[in-house]
This record gives sequence, structure tokens and C-alpha cells, in this order.
Amino acid sequence: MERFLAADEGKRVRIINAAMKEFRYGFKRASTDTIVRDAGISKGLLFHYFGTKETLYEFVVEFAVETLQKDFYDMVNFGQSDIIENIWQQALLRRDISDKYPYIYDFITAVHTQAKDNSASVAFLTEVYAQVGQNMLNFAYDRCDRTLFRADIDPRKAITLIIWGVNGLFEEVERRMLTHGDTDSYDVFLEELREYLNTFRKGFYK
Amino acid sequence: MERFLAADEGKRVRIINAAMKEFRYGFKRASTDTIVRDAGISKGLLFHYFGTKETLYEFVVEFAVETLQKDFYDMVNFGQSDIIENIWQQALLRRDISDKYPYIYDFITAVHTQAKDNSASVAFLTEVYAQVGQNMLNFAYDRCDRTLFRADIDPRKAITLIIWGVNGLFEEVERRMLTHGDTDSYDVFLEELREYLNTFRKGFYK
DNA sequence: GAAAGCGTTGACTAATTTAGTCAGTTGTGT
DNA sequence: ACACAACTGACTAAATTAGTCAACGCTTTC
Repeated sequence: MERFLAADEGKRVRIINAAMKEFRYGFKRASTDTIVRDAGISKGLLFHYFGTKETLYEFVVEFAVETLQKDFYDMVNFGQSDIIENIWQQALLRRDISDKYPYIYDFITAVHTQAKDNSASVAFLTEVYAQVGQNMLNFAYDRCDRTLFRADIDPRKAITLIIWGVNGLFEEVERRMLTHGDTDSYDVFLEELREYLNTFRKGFYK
Repeated sequence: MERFLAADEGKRVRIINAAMKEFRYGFKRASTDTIVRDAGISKGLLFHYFGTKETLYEFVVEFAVETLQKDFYDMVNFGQSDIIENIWQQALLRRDISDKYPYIYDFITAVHTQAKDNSASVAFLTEVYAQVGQNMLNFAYDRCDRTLFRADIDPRKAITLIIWGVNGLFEEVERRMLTHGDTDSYDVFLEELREYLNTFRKGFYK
């Protein structure tokens, strides 16, 4: 594993992405043959780096968690009290992460929902997921300026809906990229996102 | 296959659900052994019904498409011009379908996104998905009473956001059911949905 | 220039899993 | 008691699996 960390960035990213892509379907279903083919390395090298499939899996889970947590803390540090503006900033981060690691969200969701099939501790993963998912919402709720919302709108519900909206757009853009193979879709995404966030702003803010 | 259709309802549903559950991860990854174990039938019987794995797959795709199309047409026939009320009705249908076929949405999404891995025609599946997904939106947009919306709110964007919101809630309820094993979550879902739809109503309607 | 040491390869293996079969058992109706 | 289904699960040949290992190429060092 120290050997892997010593490899050059490009190769590391290729291996991580190939592993995340394959592990989306669960630990057992993933084939190391597919991973090495995808990453463009030999079978021997993968096992030279990680020793076992399980070690590779654990490494990638940890990597994904840390990457997303870093994202989470960055978000917190925006210190933006206008929640819609804050979510916009988050989306910028998310675009960057998805650009580099296209399967990371899919992967971490799968790790969570298929926890029983996989080897890692369920409690740990639940906690992780809570941090990446629900806690982010709580955090956003606690920090944001709720007085911006109209009096008859429940800010918590509104924030939830905004997050679901961002997710919906994100997933649709990814679907589009998958079926049409556009690479510049993330720019379109940001443009559309601005409009959707404005719709929310008009509807939910004073 | 006629033999399968002659089998009793309970067994048919069990087989269809087991197949959808397994085929979510793609045609090749699915194991007929897992399907028969899940469905509680013998290996021989499955092949007595369908002959090959591929025939089974095609049958289940067609079944899912038809089931969802039926849902789509029912929705259209509500003839409800208040789109939020219409979406409420759709959610009731969706709950019923997901109750009977818990993997049908996951399955049809997977069939679409993994079209290249699978055997069925990509063009056909794209069309199907468009009908179940995007066209539903167009249809809803064309038929609904846009004058209910505030003048400064783009009805198309608002409707999209509402649909994404319903999806978000639905997915979260399913996640909850998976991790906590609640069975009555669909009722909670409807309760919460009412509230979220009211939030939308307050924000986007005049 | 040779030896040592590393990253890297891919053919190889033993074990498991795969889709599909088939001889035989159970059930049902006459 | 017979016929003719539905149904079973042990079985097979082929494919796939995680992991190994002898050998290759490329620097570095003397």
C-alpha cells in the first residue's frame, strides 16, 4: 500500500476510479480482472500494491470517505449564511470532485446501501454516510440565516427540497453525459443550476 | 414462457422481483442461482419457464416497461389540471407499484444506464426511458394549468423541481426502509409528501 | 559493463461459479 | 391406476475467480 502511494498521480487516479466503478455493485460482484483492465495495469501490479482484493476495497472506501469529508469541511468553511449561495458553492466543489472521481458518489452510496454484503463495519459506514448526507443538512440548517425565508415557509423543509433539487439536476446531467457522452455538461449544469436556485430563491425567500 | 404465465400470481411475483433485484447490476453480473434462491424455486423450474437467462431478462424488461407505462397512462387519465394535485395522485400509484415490485424503478433505471452492457436494443430502451421520465414531464407540463403559478416562476422549472423533490423523498424513504427495516414507511412517506407539496404550493403558486 | 534492485508484466493455477440439463419425484385430474 | 403435467436438485463443461511467480526492462551504483 505504501508502494501504491508512491506511484504517480495519474496511475493512482486511474486505479481508484476503476476500483470505484467496479465496487459500485458490491464487494463480491467486483472482479479484479475488470479493475486492472479498466485501469490499464497488469494483474500482478494491483496485487503488488494491495496484496488482496479486500485491502484494495478498504483503501478505496477510506479514500472516498476522506475525500468527501474534506469537501464537507470546505463547505462548512465557506461561512456563507445565505444557504442558497452556500449550496451553489457546494455544487462547485461537487463538480470538481465528480470531474476527477466520476464514480465517488455512486460508490459511497453503494457502500452504504450494500453494507451487509460488504466486509466493512456497518456502524462505521452508517456514521460516515450520515456525515456526508444528513449531517450536512443539519449543519447547513444550523448555520444559515433562516430569516431570509418567508415566514410561512419551513426553512428545514425548504433546504431539504433545495438539496434534492440539486441532486436531481446532478443525476440528470450525469445521465446525459452517459447517454450522449458530452464532456462539457458540467458547465451546462452550473448554468442550469443557477436558474433552478433562482427559482427556489423567488419561491422561498422573502 | 406461456408456462410461466400459467403459474400462480404469488410465484410469478416472487420470480419477477428476484429477477429485477438481481438484474439491477446488469445482465452479465446477474446469477440465475441467486435468482432461484431468492424466488424460492428450483433451478430447473426457472429454465422450464424461460429456457435461457436472456429470455428471462427480456421478459422482465418488457414487464417492467409495461407496468410503468400503465402507471403513466393512469396518471394521464387523472385529468387533473392542478399539477401538484396530479403529482400527489402519481405518488399514490408509485407507492402501490413499489409496494408490489420494490425494485422496479431501480431496475428500469439500471436497464437504461447500462444499456450497452445488456443485450436489449439501446434505441428501444432510450425511448422507453424517455416515456417514463422526460415525456411524463412534458405531458404534465402541457396539460396542467400554468396560470396557477406565480408570474415570476417558470412553470417548467417549478414542475421539474417538484418531481425531483418527490424523487428525493422517495429515495430517502427507501433508504430508511433498507437500513431500519420499517414496513410502514410508505405511509410516513405520504404524510411527509403532503407537507413538501404544500411547501411547493406556498412557494410557487399564486 | 555488470550487478543489484526496483516496478511491472501476463501466463498460470486451483478453486469456485456459471448457464443450462435431465433423470427422476410429486401432484392433479380422470 | 393411469397419464401428463409441474417441479426438483444433483450434475456438467465451460468460464471466471483471487492470487502467484518467473521473467522482463529500466535505473542506479560500483
